Parts: sequence; structure tokens; C-alpha cells
Amino acid sequence: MSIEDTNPAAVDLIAVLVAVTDEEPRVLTIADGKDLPSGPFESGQRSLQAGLRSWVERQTHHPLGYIEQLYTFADRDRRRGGGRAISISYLGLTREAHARGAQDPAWRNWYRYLPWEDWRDGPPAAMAAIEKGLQAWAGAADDPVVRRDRKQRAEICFSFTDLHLNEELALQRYELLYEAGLVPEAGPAKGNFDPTLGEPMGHDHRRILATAIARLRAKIKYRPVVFELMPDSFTLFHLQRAVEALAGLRLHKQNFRRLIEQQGLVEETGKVSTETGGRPAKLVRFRREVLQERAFAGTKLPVARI
Amino acid sequence: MSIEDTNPAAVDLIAVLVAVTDEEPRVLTIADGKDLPSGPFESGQRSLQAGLRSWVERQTHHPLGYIEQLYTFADRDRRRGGGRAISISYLGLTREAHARGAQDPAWRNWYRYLPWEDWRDGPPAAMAAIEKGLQAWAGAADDPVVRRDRKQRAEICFSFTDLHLNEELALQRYELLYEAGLVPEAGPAKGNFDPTLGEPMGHDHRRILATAIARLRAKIKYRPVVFELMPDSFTLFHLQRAVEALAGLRLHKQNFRRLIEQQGLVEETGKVSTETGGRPAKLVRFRREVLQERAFAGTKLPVARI
DNA sequence: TCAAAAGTGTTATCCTTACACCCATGT
DNA sequence: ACATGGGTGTAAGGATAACACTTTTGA
Repeated sequence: MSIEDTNPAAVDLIAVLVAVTDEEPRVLTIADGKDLPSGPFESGQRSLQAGLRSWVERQTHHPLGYIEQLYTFADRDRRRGGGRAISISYLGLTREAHARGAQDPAWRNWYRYLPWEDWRDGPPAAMAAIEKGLQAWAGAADDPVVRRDRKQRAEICFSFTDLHLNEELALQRYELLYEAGLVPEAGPAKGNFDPTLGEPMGHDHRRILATAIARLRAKIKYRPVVFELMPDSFTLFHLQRAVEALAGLRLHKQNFRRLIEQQGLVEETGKVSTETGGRPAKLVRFRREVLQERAFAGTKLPVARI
Repeated sequence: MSIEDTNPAAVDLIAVLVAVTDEEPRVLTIADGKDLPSGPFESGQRSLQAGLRSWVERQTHHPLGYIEQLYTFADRDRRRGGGRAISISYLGLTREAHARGAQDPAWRNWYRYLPWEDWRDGPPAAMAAIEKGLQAWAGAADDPVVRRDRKQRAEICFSFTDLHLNEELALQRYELLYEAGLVPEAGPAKGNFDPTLGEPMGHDHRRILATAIARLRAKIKYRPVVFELMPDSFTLFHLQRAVEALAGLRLHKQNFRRLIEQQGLVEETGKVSTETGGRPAKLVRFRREVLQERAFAGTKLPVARI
């Protein structure tokens, strides 16, 4: 229990920077889309968060609205000189207007890497290869208990039978595919990989992306973070499209609107947008005050009133 | 965006090990209750999680049921030799039977450190000093906007007016007290600290404890992790007492039971416990199968059925 | 007999889900 | 006129909160 003999390790920061443009969720990449941006941990900073923020803003010229630590892990691939590499990953959200969008090739649609996560237009093409691959993997186990277990995990993650995704399990899905050897990151010697299973990234970066997606999808349900991705004023349908892009699902229009309105998250600007293809839509803005007014924590315990 | 010049840093792991005994939430401490256990990050391990698990089990002889990474931070206090200390904190849950409980002084009631978090017997004594201290702090700001802001934050965190705690804000509460200079960790030169505001810990450890409490309180609502803290068989009331200990709140008995039963989380063992002081209670056990059967993710988006 | 806790039943209310329909604009 | 999206209303079902009450033990 002593802390005397800690080993020095190389530490770097990895950023998953997210924006939504043209109804697609995008992530900032480097190295021709192969990696997530990463940088050294600098000793001068007051805090990790502040260090990441200043580093990202210096490098990308994007103001970061929201930052959240994702996960810290010891990188399997990059030990050097006896020491070990530690990577601290962060999720950062930036406004649509600041990301140059589809024009800037560094901002890539994240479903390019994880195509099975996009169910907005029904079951994605990747599902065929996934079902086949996971079935083979489950069947390959000698122990019948393991076989049943693998089948159950596959069903929980991908819901093959009722064809309805649980968006929040993005990380578990990637990890299952990794474990089943269906993605190239799992090992270079595995041979043929189905091209419908997305483009790989270097290091553990695709895993980190999956972590970020899962976290963001969970968070939009109980904290008003989507607004960090929206411009100052927007229509409710525009907001819905952004949430759909992140969640990878289509939402029920009327109920979505009710949900937003009833929570008092937005207010009308008084203007309308006529560029929507139909009846002009009211433009609204996020009510920043709600962050002050309310505490935003889910109540699921039957509290006794004493 | 290069990773060439990463600085080496000292890395250690900090564990918040939690158990519930005698209806109290307990945390394993060292150094006569002043610190949380911590140890060096070892390069040999496959993963951080595995490293922590083996290290903790070697040191404490407690099997760890559940482990979750909490947060990674750069420690303000412990820079050495130009490098910087990185601390990776973990939450670990262990069963009541394995912790020797109240007999072992190293397992301390966590409300000893954060007494304002325990509302099971009504508003805790600390609230008086907190309300006074935060009011003074808010009033001390020159800018009226800052004053209003501070008052609002205090009200959100502690709900002075409607006397009803939001358990999940444990971290925010500690941070507010820290910022207001009401806890000694905020700075050694601040002078008198109210003794009802709990016992301090070394380094940032009280802050880490608050992080663990907040995370665990949030988690018990949507994942069946409480069972990691329970013995093999228990009564529903026993379970309720454990949740109440963690949440720092009293729960509504009937509705709590309905919640547990309706989710199919437990099954009867067929035995009863006669040591409960009243009518013998049925003993139940956790249905481990539910972890396989269900996915446990909160649905708050109005998904469209296509 | 009484205290203490187990356990059952019922009701009002709110939130979620789903469905049906009308409105305003551009082509 | 019609396609497209904006916007309103409402009814059914389920979950939650709150209440009152009976049962079974040990002291």
C-alpha cells in the first residue's frame, strides 16, 4: 500500500471531437482518417481538462463547448523503453457552425467506422455479416455452456430476433466483434475481414470512438448536451435530426417535440425558417437558464417523504 | 498532434472499496482513516482493471465483485522531480461477509467524512453550518451576478428551501464546499473549520470518495449493482436498508418491494429469517440470470417504430 | 398484549405511447 | 394539386406515489 515505487509512464491525451453536420454525426480525425487526434500530457497545466481544452483549441481552432473524460487505459500496442503508455481519452462537443462539415475531410461520419450503429434507415447492411460471423464464433466453442453464453451475448448486443437496437450498447457491440475476431484490430493474422464491417483505425482508436458514442448516447437522455452541438437558433425538427444522427435511430416526431417542450429546454426566437421544404418552422434557442434552474438527475428510487 | 514528446509521469491507482455492514456504507481506509488505499501502477499487467483487482486482492484478501474506473486526475499536491503524478481512481464493491465490518476500524462509515450526505434521519446537523457558510460565501462576492449565481448553485446542491436531497449530487456538493473554502483541503491558511463538516482526508481523497458515492448512487438506479454488496441470501428489507445506506435516504417500503419484484431481480430461496425482530421474512437471492437476459439501459427517447 | 417488522391491496396521478388529423409553404 | 414538413389534440396503458390495513413473530 505504499506509493514509493511508482513507475514513470508516458501519458498522452486522446480526443474524440464530435460535431453534427448535414444530419450526420462527425468525428475529427488525423492521418487521413486513420487516427483520433492525440497529444502529449503537459506538466504545466492546472488540470487535465484545462490542458486538453487549450491544446485542442490551439490545434484545431474549434472552441469546445463541452468536455468530458471518457476512460483511461494502458495501451497494449505502444510500450516503449520498459515504461508503459497511458492514454486518457476525452469526449468534446463542438458546434456545427465551427466544424466546416462535410467539406473538411478530417471530419468524418462516424458510421464510416461503425456502420452497424446506424439504424436510421432500417437494419444496416453490416448486420448480415455480423449475424453470420457471431453465429460461427458461438458455434466454434467446445463447451456448450460457452456456446449458449456467446449466443446470448450476441442477441443482447444486436437483437437479431426483434430487430430493434439498444443504442447505448455501442461499446459492448464493438467489444463483442473484437472478441469474436471480426474486426482487424483483434489480430493481424486472422485473415479475411468483411468490408461491410467498417473502416478500422489505428491503435485502440475505434474502441475509443465506440466508448464516446455509447457515452454520448446515454448522456443525451438525461442531460441537455445536444445543444452543445447545435447552432444558436434551430428548428425542433433540426434538433430531432441531430439526436437521431447521434442515436442512430428514428424518433417519433410528436412525442419528441412534447418531450423537449414539456421540459422547458427551448424558447422561441420569434423568427421562422423557410428553408425547410414545407411550412415555415419556428426557430428556437436553448434556454441556458435551465442549467441553473434544475439539477438533472434521474429519480428511480421510491423515496419516502418524511 | 504528435505523440513524440510525451513526458513521463508517475502513475498510481487509488481504490475506493465499498461494503455495507450494519446498515452503514463503509469504505476501506489506511493511515488511521486518513487516506484511501493506493498503489503503484505496475507495468506487467494486461490491463489496468486486472492490475487493480490483483493488487487489491493481494493486499486486502477481499474478493472484489465489481470494479469500475472512476476518474483520472493530475494530482495538485504531489509533483515530484519535474514530472507529475497521475492518479487513476477506481470504485470496487465487496460483499458484506468479506468485510469484517464495524469490528475492523479500517472500514469506516463514509458519512464520517461527508456527514451532510446522510439524510436518513432527517436533515443532518452539518446543514446549519453549511447554510451559514455558503450564505456568507455568496454574499462576499462583489459582483451581484456572481452573488446570485452562487446562491443558485448552493440551492441546487443542498435544497435548503424544500429540505429534500438530490442524492446524486454528492460530488457537486463537496466541490461547492471546497470552492467556498468550508473544508480544510481548500487551503491550509483559511482558519477555523466547523467540526460538523466531517473529517478531512489527505490529498484529494475526500473528493475521490465523493466521486465514488455520486457514481454509485447514480448506478444503483439503473443497474443491479447493489447485489454485489449483499450476501448470498437476504431479506427484501435488508436489501432496502443497504440501498438506503448508500443513497443516504429513507425509501418507501411497499414501493421499493414492488420495484424489485416487478423487475424480477430476486427469487425466493424457500427459507425465512427469524432474526428480524418481527414476523419472519422470506429470504431471497439475486437472480444472476437477469444480467444475461436483459440489457439494462434507460429508454428516454421516443423511438419511432418503423 | 404489545411492539416490530412482514406482507397485501387499492386508488389517484402522471408519463409514455400511439394514432389521427389539420396547417402552411414551395414546386 | 400535391408533396413536405410544421403543428395540435386526445385517448389508452403502464408506471409511480401515497394511503390504509392485515399477518406473524419475539419479548
